[in-house]
Amino acid sequence: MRELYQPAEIEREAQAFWEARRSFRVVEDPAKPKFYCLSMFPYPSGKLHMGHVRNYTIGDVLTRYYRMRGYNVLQPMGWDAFGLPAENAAIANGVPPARWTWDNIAYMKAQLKSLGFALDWDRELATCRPDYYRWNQWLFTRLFRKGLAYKKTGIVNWDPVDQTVLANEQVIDGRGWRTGAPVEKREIPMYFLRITAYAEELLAALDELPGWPEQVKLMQKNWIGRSEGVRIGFPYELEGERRILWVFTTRADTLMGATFCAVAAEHPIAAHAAKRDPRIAAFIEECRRGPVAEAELAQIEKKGMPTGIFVTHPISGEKLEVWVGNYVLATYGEGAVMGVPAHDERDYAFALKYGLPIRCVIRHPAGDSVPAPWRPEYAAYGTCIHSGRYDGMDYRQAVDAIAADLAAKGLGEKSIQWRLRDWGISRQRYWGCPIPIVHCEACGDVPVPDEQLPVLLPENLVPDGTGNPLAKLPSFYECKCPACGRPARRETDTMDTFVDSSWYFARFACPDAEHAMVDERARYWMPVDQYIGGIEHAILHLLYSRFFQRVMRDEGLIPGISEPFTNLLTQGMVLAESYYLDTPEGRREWVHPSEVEVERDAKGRIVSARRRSDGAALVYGGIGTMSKSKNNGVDPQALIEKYGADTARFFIIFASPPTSTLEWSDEGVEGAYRFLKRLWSYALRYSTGAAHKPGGACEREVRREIHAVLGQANYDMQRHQFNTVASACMKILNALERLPAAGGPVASEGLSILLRLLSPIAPHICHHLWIALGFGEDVMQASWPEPDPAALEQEEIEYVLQVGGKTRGSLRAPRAADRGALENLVRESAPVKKYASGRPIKRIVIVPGRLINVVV
RNA sequence: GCCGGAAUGGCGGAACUGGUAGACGCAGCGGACUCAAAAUCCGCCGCCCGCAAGGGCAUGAGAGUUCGAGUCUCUCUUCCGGCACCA
Repeated sequence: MRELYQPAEIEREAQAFWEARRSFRVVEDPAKPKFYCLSMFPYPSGKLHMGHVRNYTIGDVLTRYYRMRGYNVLQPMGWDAFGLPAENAAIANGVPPARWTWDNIAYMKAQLKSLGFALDWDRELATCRPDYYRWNQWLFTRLFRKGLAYKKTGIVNWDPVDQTVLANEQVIDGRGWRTGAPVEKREIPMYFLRITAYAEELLAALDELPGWPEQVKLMQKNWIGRSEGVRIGFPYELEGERRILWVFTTRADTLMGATFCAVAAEHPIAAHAAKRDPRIAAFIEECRRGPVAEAELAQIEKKGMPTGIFVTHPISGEKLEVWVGNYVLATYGEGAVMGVPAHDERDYAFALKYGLPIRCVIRHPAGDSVPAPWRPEYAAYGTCIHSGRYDGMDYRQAVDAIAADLAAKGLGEKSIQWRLRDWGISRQRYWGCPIPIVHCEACGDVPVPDEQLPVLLPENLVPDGTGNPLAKLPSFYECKCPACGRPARRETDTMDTFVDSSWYFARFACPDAEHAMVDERARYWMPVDQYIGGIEHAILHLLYSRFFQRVMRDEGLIPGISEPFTNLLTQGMVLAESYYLDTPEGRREWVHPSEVEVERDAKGRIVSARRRSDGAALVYGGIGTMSKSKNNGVDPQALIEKYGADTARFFIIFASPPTSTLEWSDEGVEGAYRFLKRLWSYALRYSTGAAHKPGGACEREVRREIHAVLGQANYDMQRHQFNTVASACMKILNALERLPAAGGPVASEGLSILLRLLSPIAPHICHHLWIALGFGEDVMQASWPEPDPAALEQEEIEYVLQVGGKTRGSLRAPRAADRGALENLVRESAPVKKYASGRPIKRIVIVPGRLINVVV
């Protein structure tokens, strides 16, 4: 063994060992239980960021742990390679997205390899390769024929200067990010996947996912958003014709309090009104300039305009005016609502603003009237009042009665409404999977037949920010109709990249399958046993994947498997501190934390921060996600080069539990490095029998402690609290260092436990020491350590002694002491005599093996 | 705005089913080694009062349940994630 811990060298050796043995390649093996461990694949943005390193380290800890437990473990890696950043880079640098993407993949792959992850690289895939995306196209044509994919119009952001569709991200304060022009909404034809056909199943199956975090299931449940209510028709006449305005409400019991109706700007009634009244046309135009994103829509000022069109209340026969409201969602329900100001907060504000009548029809906890300002009680369930024949009914009775009365008139019925909308997958972009449709004047939309798949994406184009280059390339869009053979036009939209990532997990089982999307190997590996990724994917990606798994199931590709991910771990984000100084021009100049010298007071509190180079005083910018704009990113590459992969991995695991945010700390990294160096020098002393610093503890005590720590660590491993497993490794080393000598059976056993426990977290150093100390030839082949119950036995137990709930000392008692014996010991103990001091003892609470509380 | 989380020393965090709050580490302070520095090693380290012995306070704020609450219930505050075209 070398004197010094030299991570670069031992990591290179360990990785060469694994490479030579092909240690991480797996094949189906019916003899072993399988474990499919998957981390969300990265977008090849350039280089790895700390979030990636954290994600893949967590996955690798689990992978190596399950391997040592005897499972046949698959851990693959691939690339979510289509997407917007490649087009942005192309616009900026004039390089085709394909070239940029492949360069990034090569660089990031080398980085992943340097971190020593136990990945089966034989299964690598990239979604931008035709042999992958052809199956997007194949599945799309199946869904299209089944009616699960269909065409309708959708709303997009339109930049009128660049004549291009913008992503929500590219709209900043209502303006195009490149042109600064006010963004407009535009309705264009798009393809949708009918995810709502699976809404009921996607909701119900959440209850059968015990391995998912409750919070994620709850978010999905609310997102799918099943509402039971009543669909109500308000008749009206337009151009001499009787029509019906349909609305959906969960509060049909308040129908008698409806004093107006409101429709979205996109609703047909609004269009009719606009024809007669230029002010309404102007208002609709104003709404059209408003935001597309729901988050912004929900925060704009609620505005409306009367249309002059009146509908008839289906029960009272009263005339109610229809308003156009900028707050009515065109995409939910019928795109129209009834306005009940007395019992709905938004309607209340709207009625106050425009002087509409407010009619209280529910007796709520605060009374029989609804004086301003609004109070939450007004929306509470209660008894109907001022509601004619419904007076005195409660919520359920009123809804039943009103639904029945409406049904009798043909003006309503109970109905279920979903918040979930069908998934619009058309993107007017170049760097994505072409949608396999041909538009023929005679035959309509014709799906591309299997034998003509894949529709290849030309890879040499450079977008310029003004629309989709595919739409400017006749050699791409000019084609023949597959049905009639006449000249036709190929669809130039590409698919949402979420399509690519909705089934990649299944393709990893059989990445080389040439004649099918997935083959029988998927039945061995699926479902994924453990999926790991960021909480930011809690809804969209995970819901789309659950949808696709069901679609693949129903296509007969993976029969009987409905859920793609049995267990889900949502990892927290990686944060870092930031510092800036105000420049004379009034800008903020962000200084990288590594350039900052922090001054502290005697207690270690931060007093001030200065730039190391020139001593300039800096302002603390708070802690937040690592970003270019705040200049606070930590480059994984620099970290690996300075300390090695094991230190990086150990720090990331140690600093925080996987599901919490992780705050980056350079000093913490030093601490992790220090631990590995300490382990190295202990192993060196052990192997050479060198003089050891005198320790105070007896061997039996040290052994007991090591096995107790191991028992807890194994529990923590199971519940994925890896930070305390890392702590346990430190505790074991601390215990070993207290031994009187570096050799001996306790040291030997302790080291063998420590190296196995640490090996999933810091695999290289453990690999090296396992061999160097003669424990075996490959620590990954060793069995997982279990505590020896005999080591844990104790003659006496130390009880915590409380008097009146306050800790007042402790009490040693024989392990076998029964309740009576303990009570007698307690009554005679010094703390009880002192603190109970004559007061009668009411009760003695005994928690076996832990604590005794004397109640006085 | 709506949905979902989180809050514990100077800092990251620990405390598994309610049972000694602060494990482990970082920073800080004191010391050893050194010509010196780095590295390493030893000791101290929640806050307040006290020379000490000891006592009191303390898990974002406020209430409640309990012999006992960081943990359970309610209200509030602040911060974070998502909101359908970033991935």
